[in-house]
Amino acid sequence: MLCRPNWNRHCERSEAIHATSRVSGLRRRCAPRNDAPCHLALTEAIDDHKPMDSERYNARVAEPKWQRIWEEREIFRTRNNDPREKYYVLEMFPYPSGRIHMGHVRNYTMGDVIARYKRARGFNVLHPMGWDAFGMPAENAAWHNKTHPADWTYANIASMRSQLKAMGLSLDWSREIATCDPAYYKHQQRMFLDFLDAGLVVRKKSKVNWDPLDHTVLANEQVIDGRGWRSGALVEQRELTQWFFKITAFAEDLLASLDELPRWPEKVRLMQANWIGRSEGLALRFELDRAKGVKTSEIEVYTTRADTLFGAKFLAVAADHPLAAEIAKNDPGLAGFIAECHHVGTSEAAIETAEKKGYDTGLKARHPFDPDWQLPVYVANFVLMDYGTGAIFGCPAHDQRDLDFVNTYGLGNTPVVCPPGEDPRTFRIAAIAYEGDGVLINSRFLDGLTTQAAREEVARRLEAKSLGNRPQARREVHYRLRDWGISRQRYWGCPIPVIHCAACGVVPVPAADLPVELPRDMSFDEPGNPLDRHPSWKHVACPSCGAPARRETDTMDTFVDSSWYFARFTDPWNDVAATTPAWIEKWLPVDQYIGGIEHAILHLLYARFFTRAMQATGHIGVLKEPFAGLFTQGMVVHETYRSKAGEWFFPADVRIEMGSDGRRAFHIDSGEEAAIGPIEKMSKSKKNTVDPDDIISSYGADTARWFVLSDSPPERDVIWTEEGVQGAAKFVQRLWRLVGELASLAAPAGTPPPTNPSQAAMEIRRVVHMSLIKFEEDIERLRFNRAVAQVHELANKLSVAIGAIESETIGQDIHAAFREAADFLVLMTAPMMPHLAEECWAALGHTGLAAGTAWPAADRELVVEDTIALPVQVNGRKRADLVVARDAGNAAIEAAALALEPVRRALHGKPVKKIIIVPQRIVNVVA
RNA sequence: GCGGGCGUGGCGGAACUGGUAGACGCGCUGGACUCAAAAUCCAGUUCUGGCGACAGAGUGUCGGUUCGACUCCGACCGCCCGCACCA
Repeated sequence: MLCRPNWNRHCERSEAIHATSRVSGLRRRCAPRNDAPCHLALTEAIDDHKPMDSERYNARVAEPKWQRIWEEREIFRTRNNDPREKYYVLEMFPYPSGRIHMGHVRNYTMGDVIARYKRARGFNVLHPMGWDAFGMPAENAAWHNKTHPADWTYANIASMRSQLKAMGLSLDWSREIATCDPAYYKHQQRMFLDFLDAGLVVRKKSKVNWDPLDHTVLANEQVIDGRGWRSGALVEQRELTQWFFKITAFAEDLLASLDELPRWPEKVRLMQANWIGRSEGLALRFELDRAKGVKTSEIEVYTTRADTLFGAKFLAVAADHPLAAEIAKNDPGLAGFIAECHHVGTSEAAIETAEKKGYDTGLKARHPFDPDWQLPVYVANFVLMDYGTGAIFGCPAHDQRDLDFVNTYGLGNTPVVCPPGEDPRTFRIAAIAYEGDGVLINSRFLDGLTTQAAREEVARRLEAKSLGNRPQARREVHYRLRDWGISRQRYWGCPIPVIHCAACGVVPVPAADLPVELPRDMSFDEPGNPLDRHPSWKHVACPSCGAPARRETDTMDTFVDSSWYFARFTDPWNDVAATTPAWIEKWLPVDQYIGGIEHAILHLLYARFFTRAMQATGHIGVLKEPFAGLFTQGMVVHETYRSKAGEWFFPADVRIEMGSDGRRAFHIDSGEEAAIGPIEKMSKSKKNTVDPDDIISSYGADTARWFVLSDSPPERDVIWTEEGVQGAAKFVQRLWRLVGELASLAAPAGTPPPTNPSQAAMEIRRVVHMSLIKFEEDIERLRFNRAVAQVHELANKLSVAIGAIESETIGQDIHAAFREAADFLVLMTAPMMPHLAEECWAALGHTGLAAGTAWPAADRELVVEDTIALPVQVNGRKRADLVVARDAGNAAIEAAALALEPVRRALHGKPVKKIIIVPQRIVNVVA
């Protein structure tokens, strides 16, 4: 015995103290355990591959041991030429922030369960890991700590890698990639140039959030209340020439193909569909009456409501519309109004409260169906330049924004669509526009038509009518989706491989010169783009004419890096090309992708774009969709603790007490009572974090894995509680004891199931096989919480079976049944608690690894019972159970049901009207 | 505003395509073991009434369909998420 009872006792105490005294890597008050017994146990067990001979499972000894054995035997290494059917399971790779958090634990545990399960079922499983290693935090760290982003990033990768290894994940580490490695990003640069060739990359002007103090572009989320997050300066809108991926070229396909993703959450497909935002409408030109020296002779508007054309009261163009600029040249009032529009923030709050304002240009537009009908032309703050044509016609009766606008400027409204059930003679619009369908009124030749038919009629007539030499209108499909701007004025990103030459323009970096590597010698003590300030890096000769030229100093958005990493995993060793056709063909699409819902739109849409662009440029064969199955897991949340002074406390620094008035929290050091706050996403600011390292070192990885799979459905948030973790830890011990008991009753390893079992042995087999069948269903459908419950239930039933059997004499059939039960139980838990399973597997006398053992075969015939218990209802309320032969006829069931005493009582002597029998399910007596 | 989702014990949650509501876990109560505690094991735990067998009520609220509704339909209340001046 390595662990004696009194040593165990000691350890439990110390473990409990340990668990509550841990802090997220910031400080550790509790001295490391250096008591002799633990160390003795540690060294002995590691040197000895025999199972631990103990009443108590010691995760701290077992976990490193099995991790080492898995690594030595390379059992998780995946070979591309393995002939078995493939299965590719992938979790969204992490940003190397420094330490893993509980969200990672949950995400990677789920993926690992699937990987281990599929491997046991005979698939050739690809389960790789890498690092989304470019990004701003590295640059911020450089700025704050004077460390180089590369050093900071690689140090973080090293520590997070060892953390992930401590979780016992069945990953193929030989395929590890980091996006900041030139060996990775050189292929990305090559693809950028291929996309450029194919017309999928364009350069155009675009508005950005500009921080005038830091001289840098800010992402929207870096603008807080209109100010730069770091400098606090008021952010300006600036136009910069930037690089764009033409994601809009695939808008239609990206939308339509969502229907071919049945294994994606409906919610995500819907979000993407909304984001792409397809609308069908009419691009329609209005003729302008020339005035004020304006040369423009027409305005093109886009509308989805051509049916409301006779309700038009005005036209409006965006402040950035060319026409507005043209008029403003000679109209200082308008110039002032346009400037005012530019000052209004783009934040949600600003839009919400912004009044609808306009400036009357004095221009008049002619109604397409009536040259004498003149509509005033406004410049309006609510018209967006980057949707449609940047110009609209306003129909106030049937558009709320237009109505708000006319109510300010007194233009009035005419209803032209009468809602169903309204009287057209009395129907009026006041403060609320009617935006639904109906029948046309006040609309000349459209009167009486439905809105649908009226749209069609207007389109038909205006397509036939000409203005200038062209039809006055054409049907158009518009998308909300914009091209993807990828230019970032940052150092720590993939350099955009082009050179700007005064004579030749934009010149791609020749393939032979790739990669364009980031310079190492950098200073980060000034704001702005460090690459731009580097003394020599950007000065190069033009590859085309040899004249002095300037290297592009913008780097790519980090979303580019993560848009194709899943493809790189299929052959990360290919030095000459991003992908190898045969292995792309073999491995893609990813069968199961798992990650957070926060990536529902951008990352997943960009990856879908990339597979299409890669296909167009020959990097991918016929594939279009990268992820056949997608699962979005919930967050790990925790309650918050706060002192009276408003100071947050880490859960590890808080002691919970159960009082008569419920749970109360006390700060351990000061004894001060802390208010228990709402359960929220774990965050550093509220200190409601639990460090996976602490959990793994005090309870073990298996406990952490088991806990994050338990209780909550995987797509929902899981609440981290100390009680819950302890429950998981207890179950680890319980399973270890149970397997020990089963081992003492089981026939030797390798004994087949009993051929002619007694009733008792049969019952054990039935329970075990039934559990296995349900467990498989749950895992296949990613219902891990139910799978966990299934294991609990099986453990309970086997405990009962052991208790029931002990007093009797045990036959060989019982021994054989327990052998099967023990083996099945351990193999079922192996995907979730792999270390414990190995230890149990060895304790059961097996010489191989549980991780290398085929999944047990469930016998569906076995679970079919001869007799079944049918619930019997009277008028829909359950009154009794009826035990009948499985194949009993309806007449026999009816008679037996009516003979039941509780049924007779419930009938109160009333005559039976009819009896409904649903075979194998239920009997309902209607009286 | 638009789009989507969800409301079940003290808590997290189960309940397959309409068929025994509350699996499983946490917590709690009682008991066994112990000098004692921890751990472990056993029993109980939706609510109301009853010592009890049992009876009644019960899945946010109200109504409907059905032999039968957590599940389907309608209205309402509450919470959550996404998008947001997209013409």
